[in-house]
Amino acid sequence: MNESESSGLRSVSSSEPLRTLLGEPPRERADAARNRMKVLAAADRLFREKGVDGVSMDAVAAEAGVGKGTLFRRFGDKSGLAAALLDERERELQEAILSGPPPLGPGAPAVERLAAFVDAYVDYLLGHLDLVRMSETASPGARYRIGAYRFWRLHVAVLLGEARPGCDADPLAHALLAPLAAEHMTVLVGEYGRARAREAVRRLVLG
Amino acid sequence: MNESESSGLRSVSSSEPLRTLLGEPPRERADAARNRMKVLAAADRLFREKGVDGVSMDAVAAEAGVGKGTLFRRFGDKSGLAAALLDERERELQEAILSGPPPLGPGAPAVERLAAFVDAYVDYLLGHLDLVRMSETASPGARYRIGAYRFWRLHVAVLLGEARPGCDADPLAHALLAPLAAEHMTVLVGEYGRARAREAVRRLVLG
DNA sequence: GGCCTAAATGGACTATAGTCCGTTTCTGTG
DNA sequence: CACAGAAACGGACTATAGTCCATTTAGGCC
Repeated sequence: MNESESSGLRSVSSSEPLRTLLGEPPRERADAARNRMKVLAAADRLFREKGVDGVSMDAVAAEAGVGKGTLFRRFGDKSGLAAALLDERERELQEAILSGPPPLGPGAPAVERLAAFVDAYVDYLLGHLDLVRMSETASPGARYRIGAYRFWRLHVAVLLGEARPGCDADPLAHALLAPLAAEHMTVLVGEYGRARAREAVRRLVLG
Repeated sequence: MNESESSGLRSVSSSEPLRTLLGEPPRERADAARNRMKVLAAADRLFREKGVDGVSMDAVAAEAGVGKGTLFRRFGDKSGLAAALLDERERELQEAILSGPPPLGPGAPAVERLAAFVDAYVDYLLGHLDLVRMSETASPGARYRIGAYRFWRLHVAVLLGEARPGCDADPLAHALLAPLAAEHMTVLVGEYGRARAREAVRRLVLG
């Protein structure tokens, strides 16, 4: 929602570094990178210490020794900060899906891959429930703007197209992911425990 | 989240009106009722005029000519205000389900009633999308605390128990309602239009 | 009508997300 | 190295949800 994108081509000018002529985004400045790491470390520390809720953005900025403006410029909003903290774990799951062993990775029948995805995603989710909830609900509609969501959605849509030929896979994938929202799973797990919650979404997704 | 409930029995005392001996909640005071109506009218007016987002609670209080404290005491929070405004429309749907003609009302096979419910609910939802979204997302977890949600959930759970004997109906009902969340439907409708969105959730719910 | 208690009131107060903009710091270039 | 412009900085500022409590008011009872 922020982070000057500037992806359009620019006109050639002698005062531009070569990098920009190749369409690459401008390299992050050294102080910016330093501050990004300071913030991530501080946020991680505070969240562990006081729980994800109960830590304000001011507190993160203070702990990181950074101004509020910097914090928001870098991460956009609270969801953005959470998403950044989840980035690495998220990427592990994404890589397992793209190139790991079946049934999560390629090679198994679509229905089995779907089941494996739900299981793996629920594991990921339950492992970071508070953080994911923050990344999804800090601002309205945040869930659907996060890059990761697009990934899960595409993956599910592709598998659905394969598993149920002729279905309207894109909106259906959207709908299938709805019960996997952190806020929903939080309630489900709180009310019925992990096993029944997991089984319910599994059943639903697999039809 | 508020609204002094006091549902426990009290000891008999001569200074208590008869009503309370029967377990009824204390009657709403006249000034309170007047203010409640003033607030609802003001909120309705403002929401129509400026859209549901874009009206602050301060604005509602001011328009109603009422203090902020009064507003919050009466409705708890922003979701509560939205829920109160939806109350009547909601009740119509609930009555149609409980005692209207089939297939929405009793008398049709469970699967057909389920389909009719999804259709009717989507109609209701699309008719008040912004308000419902506000009632569900103004505070985290608000959706699952609203009385109406419990109604839909129970209804779906009962029908599921009938339609798929042996399934774990309660958590499954929860999961089935997830794609009907206002925020989710807002995205779905925005991206694919009403027809495809409706069909996607229909498919999902009906397995 | 007057009294008494519980309920209701309202607006000042707090907490927090997010914005704005004048100032500071990088970094590529000559 | 010094310069210039771009990028980043940080903290004061705004907007808004929600709380608190001293004061006011309703309405049952005599």
